[in-house]
Amino acid sequence: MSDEKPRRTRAEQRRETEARILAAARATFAELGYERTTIRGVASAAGVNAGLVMHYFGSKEELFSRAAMLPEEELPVGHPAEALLTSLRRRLDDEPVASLVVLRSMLTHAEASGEFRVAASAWLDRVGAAIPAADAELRAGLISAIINGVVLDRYLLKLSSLADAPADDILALLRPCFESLAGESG
Amino acid sequence: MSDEKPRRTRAEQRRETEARILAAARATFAELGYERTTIRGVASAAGVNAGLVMHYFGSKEELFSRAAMLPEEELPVGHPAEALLTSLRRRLDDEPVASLVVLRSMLTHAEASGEFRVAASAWLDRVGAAIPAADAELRAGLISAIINGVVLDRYLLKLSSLADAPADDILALLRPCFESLAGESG
DNA sequence: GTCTATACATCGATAGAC
DNA sequence: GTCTATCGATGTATAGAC
Repeated sequence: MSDEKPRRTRAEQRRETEARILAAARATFAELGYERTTIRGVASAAGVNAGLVMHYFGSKEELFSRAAMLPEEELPVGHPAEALLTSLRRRLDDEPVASLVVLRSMLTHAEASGEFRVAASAWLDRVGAAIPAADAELRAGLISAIINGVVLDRYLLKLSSLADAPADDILALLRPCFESLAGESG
Repeated sequence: MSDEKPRRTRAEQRRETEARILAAARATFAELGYERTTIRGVASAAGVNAGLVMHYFGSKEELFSRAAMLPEEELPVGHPAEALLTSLRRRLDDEPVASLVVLRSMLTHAEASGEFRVAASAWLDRVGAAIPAADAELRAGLISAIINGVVLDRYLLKLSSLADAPADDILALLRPCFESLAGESG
C-alpha cells in the first residue's frame, strides 16, 4: 500500500547501518582504546541510537571483535628483509588506523581475548620460517617488536620526529636493521 | 595519658601508609592500565580503605601522576650505541615494572597528561645530540621506538619468543641495529 | 589517621513501544 | 528497523563518625 518502489530492502538498510556503526567503532577503538570507548559514543558517532548498536552486536565485546577483525596479512615473498620492509611500509601508509585498533586494543583490553595473540603468533611463525638462522624465532620477535615500536611511537604516542618523518626515510634507516636481523648471517 | 613512647609520630605513620599505597598503585597501573585500575582496588591491595586513598591524593589522576613519576634517567656516556644498549639493558633487567607503568599508561590514558611526553622528548633530545648525523633526530626517534617496541612485546604483550629470551641474546642481536642508527656513518 | 556511609555520575544491557 | 525508558552494577568523590 505504501512502498512499492524498490528503494531498499530491510536487509539492505540494515547492512548499511551496520557498516556505519562498524566504521565508527573502528575509529573510536583506535583513538580511545577499549575501556574508554562507550557504546553510546559509537552510536552517536554513527548517527544512531545506543540501543540499536546493542541490538545488532549483542555486547561491547562482540562489537569490538567485529571492529578489530582484520584480513589476515600475507607476507610478501622474496628476501625476508625486503618482504618485512614492505610489510612495514603498508602498515605505515595504507592502514595506520587498522594497525592502531589492534595495537591499542591489545594494550587496553586483549589480555583476555587471545585472538590477536594467535594471529600475531602465526605471523611470527611465518617470519621465523623465512629466516635462515638458529635463533630465527628470536629474530622474528625482534623484527615484530621494531615494527610495533615504530607504529606505536608514530601514531599512538605521536612522539618525537617519527610522527612527522616521511615513511621513506624511516624505511631507509631501518633497512640495515632488518637486513641484520633477517639476513643470511647466522 | 596513653602513648608516651616514641613509637611513630603521626607524620611518620602517614608517610609509611602513603608509600604502601603508592607501591600498590604503581603495580596496579602497570598491570591494568589507567582505566581498569580502580581506587578501591589499589586501596585493597595496600590494605587500607578507599576513602583514605582519596584523602591522601585527592583524585585518581593525582594518584596516577605520583605513582608514574620516575627518576629521570641519565644517559650513560661513551659511544652512543653502547650507551643506548646499556640503557635498554637497564630497562630490561632492573626495572621492568617502572617501565611498564609509563609505557602502559601512555597508551591507556596519557594522551592528556603531557608529562611523559616532555620527559620522553628531553630524552630524545639528549640522544639526538649524541648522534653525529644530519638526521640525528629521526635516528634517535627510531632507537626510542625500538626500545619501546621491545619492552612492549616482552612485558606487555608477552608475545613471541621475546618474553622468554635472555636479555643478553636480545642485546647481542640488537647491537648492529643500534650501531647502524647511532653510528658514525652519515 | 583511618574508616563508614552515601551522593552523584556513567555505562552496559534489557524490554518494549513505535 | 529504530528509538525510549529503565534496571543494575560500578566507580569517583564527598562528608563526617570514630
